[in-house]
Amino acid sequence: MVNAAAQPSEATLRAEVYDIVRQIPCGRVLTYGRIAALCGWPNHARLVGRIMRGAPDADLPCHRVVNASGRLAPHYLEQTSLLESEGVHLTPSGKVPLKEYLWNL
DNA sequence: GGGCTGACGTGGC
DNA sequence: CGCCACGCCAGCC
Repeated sequence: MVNAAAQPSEATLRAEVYDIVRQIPCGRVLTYGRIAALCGWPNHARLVGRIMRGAPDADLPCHRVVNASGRLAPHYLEQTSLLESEGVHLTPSGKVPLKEYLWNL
């Protein structure tokens, strides 16, 4: 289901965002902007980030979501080790080389 | 309604 | 590659 609501909001996007994030393969990553676009709402990367902030990393690989520069999320210190543990090697500056790991649909 | 915030994106330097 | 200014927009006072 895509774009069921007429107006973007954390509530209307959450389910779809979760759905997409759950499908990111191990060893791959997606960006906030790409996820927003896949939901049918460009320019709403920030809203996706907002959703991820309160997301349960329990059954949701939110560590596979980074920004368009490959930068990791602040305040989510486990992200680095989680990525490394599934084969995503970061650059010396701590960023994900999107050229190699971005999940192309 | 108004102003500020921020797990963002893009372009410029 | 890094830093910065701008544009963006829902959420929260």
